[in-house]
Amino acid sequence: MSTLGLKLRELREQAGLSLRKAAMRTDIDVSILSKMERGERKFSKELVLKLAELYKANADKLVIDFLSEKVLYELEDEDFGLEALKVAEKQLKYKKDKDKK
Amino acid sequence: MSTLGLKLRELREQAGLSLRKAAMRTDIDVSILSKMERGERKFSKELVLKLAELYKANADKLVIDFLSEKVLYELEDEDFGLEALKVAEKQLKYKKDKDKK
DNA sequence: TATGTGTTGACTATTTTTGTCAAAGGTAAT
DNA sequence: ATTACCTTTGACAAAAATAGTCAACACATA
Repeated sequence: MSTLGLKLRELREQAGLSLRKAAMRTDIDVSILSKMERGERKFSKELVLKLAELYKANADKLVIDFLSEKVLYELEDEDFGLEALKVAEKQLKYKKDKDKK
Repeated sequence: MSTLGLKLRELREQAGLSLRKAAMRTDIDVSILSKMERGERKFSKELVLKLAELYKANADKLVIDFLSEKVLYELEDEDFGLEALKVAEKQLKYKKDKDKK
């Protein structure tokens, strides 16, 4: 289910770190990290950033995944999720344009 | 700021209902409806549906606006909001496709 | 003055999220 | 079989976010 969790688990393994060690290094309880990697709990943005640094991975991409997952969570079981995303996108683009001035 | 709030306020006025009456008919406190219309508090989906019915308005469109606003709220101040939306969209499309089978 | 309008803020209750902890079960090595 | 790791689980408490209640205010108008 959780793409972000899977990715972060793979990155951790590639970095040769155990759950315990990764948890310690990022000041978080092991059990929580375990749950997060398996999608049982949501990541926080701060933790994603910490882990990205620890694993020397691309933080931006991970944050994008994090946000995307957050958004999808809000839309689960919604009939008009896709339409809502499109409206949101339009508004965000408009806002970005306006802010540029 | 709040498009949904503005829309619902306009719809209420077009329906010739006062805040108090609309609130009573939807079983909600007046103060909350007032705040919601002005974007000071978030709408709930249930309330949006109730109001749509009361105002005889297109519920689907209002729900889409509601969801879109919810999503944008999550992404405010995020540098990669737009990118996140695109990723979310892609995944949602994929999921929808898969569920079809 | 009396009635109807919308707004505000203080407060409580409830729900959700987050964090802590102890223990279980697995594997591997010695 | 005990030691030393690993990950997972669940129970619980703390904290934060959300939702709901209520009384009063300011304004307009009949």
